[in-house]
Amino acid sequence: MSAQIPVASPSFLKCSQCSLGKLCLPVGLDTQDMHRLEEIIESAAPYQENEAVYEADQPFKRIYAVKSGMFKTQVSDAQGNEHIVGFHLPGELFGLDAIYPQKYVSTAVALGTASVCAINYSDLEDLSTKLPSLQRQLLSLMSKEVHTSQSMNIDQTAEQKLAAFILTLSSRYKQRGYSDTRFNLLMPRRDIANHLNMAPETISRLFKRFQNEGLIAIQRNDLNILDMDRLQTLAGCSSSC
Amino acid sequence: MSAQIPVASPSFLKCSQCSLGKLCLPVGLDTQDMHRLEEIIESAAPYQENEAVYEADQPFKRIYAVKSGMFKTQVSDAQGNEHIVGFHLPGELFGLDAIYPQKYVSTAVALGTASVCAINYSDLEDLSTKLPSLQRQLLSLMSKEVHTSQSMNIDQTAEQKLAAFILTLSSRYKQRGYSDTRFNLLMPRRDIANHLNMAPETISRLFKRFQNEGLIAIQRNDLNILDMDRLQTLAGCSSSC
DNA sequence: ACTCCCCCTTGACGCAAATCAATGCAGCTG
DNA sequence: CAGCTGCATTGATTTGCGTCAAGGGGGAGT
Repeated sequence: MSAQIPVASPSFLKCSQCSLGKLCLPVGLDTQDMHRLEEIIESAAPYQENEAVYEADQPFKRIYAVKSGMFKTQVSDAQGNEHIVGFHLPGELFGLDAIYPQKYVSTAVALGTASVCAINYSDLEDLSTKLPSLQRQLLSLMSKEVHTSQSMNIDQTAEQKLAAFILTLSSRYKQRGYSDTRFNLLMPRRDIANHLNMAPETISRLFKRFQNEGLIAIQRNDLNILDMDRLQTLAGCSSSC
Repeated sequence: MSAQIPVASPSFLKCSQCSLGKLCLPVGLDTQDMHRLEEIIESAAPYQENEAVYEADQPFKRIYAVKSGMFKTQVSDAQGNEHIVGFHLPGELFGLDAIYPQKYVSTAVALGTASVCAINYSDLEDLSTKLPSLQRQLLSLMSKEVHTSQSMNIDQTAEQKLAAFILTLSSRYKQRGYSDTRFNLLMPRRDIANHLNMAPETISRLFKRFQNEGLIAIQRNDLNILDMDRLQTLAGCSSSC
């Protein structure tokens, strides 16, 4: 009855047994190539809430794929303000922005218990020259990342931004086989606000308004989308259609 | 105004003779490998002001490197509003955001007379598996693009955004061997405003204020940076230090 | 040189959302 | 279970910047 939180592929699972393979790095690889990818993937113990995978300015060694739970990546500006760049669901990669500067530019933190596959980037580069499909998928995922960031930049009202945020989460949950109409917001309001460049008070007021207008039902972190169509209209469809 | 099919130009400048090689795709390639890259680069006649290189929704075939002049890329949202995603200087690539969706998501337009190297992406993928240095540089440039897009998302005042914009241009001109303290703004105020999600009036007022405070001198499009340090302080150094 | 047009500038005003401030509420801990 | 702590909500107020409106140039064409 309560909303589902995406849960694990257990940490011992290889790519070939992982349900996320159709979203993640192995897309397009045959069984044999997938085994070669598995060989360079490092398993890791799950992270606890607020535990960091890496921190800004540390030397870049690995990129990460979310195996279970959720992570956020945040940068801090010159005045020391933190900005949350993104939230990362199972099957999504993070750490890609560290390739160019060769050091992490963000800090990656677990929202609740969560786990990753860690991939040595140098090994991944080498393997990518041998497996064209892997290279293609890597470039494709980076391109997607560019596009995602760019679409965050378009000028929207607070209302549009929050509606689009909800819809983005919805569609990403759906891709992963979870309900696209009911899910838990794993991050606090403050983090949503920060990510969308808004005040937490505004988030609160908008959630209430959406609820009053029958678009959603929300209590605490349990979000229920009641009218997807109107929500999409409201969002200007910028993120999910 | 419609997309132009590149035509062979007699004055085609090869990568090995191009002064932009140290910024562009050939970074890290030896002479022999650079020649292999040259083989897949298509030459094109210069574009005229406001002429489009490609338009949104066209099928993705090529990525582009700016050879001379400047281009802007713009997307249009669900309400039909145009948003300028970026300005592209010589040695910079554009069209990378089309890799994932396999169609262009933006329209690329020349600001004044400008020219490109067009690179068939499928050929580039193939060549990248054979030339590890090329693969590395391609991934590195995509990573840089991710970072650039992300840093546009941090919450800043209009003042900070404009200061950061000026400094970004300054540092990119410097990298290319031009003055970092005096250069022409090749785009109209309206385009700067659009790119930064501001009203043109605000741009105008801020330029005036920066001038009154002795940070810059500007008349028409001729911009002179008088106090780089204070400008960086103002910008929160988010884009250039 | 005159005029048209486009862009830029300048000023007045209004609004969306930030900020400030206070209260409510849930989960811990002892 | 009482008290503490941190997050969320709600209301009052402020403000940065967008919008509206009205002038100024500068360049292109006649």
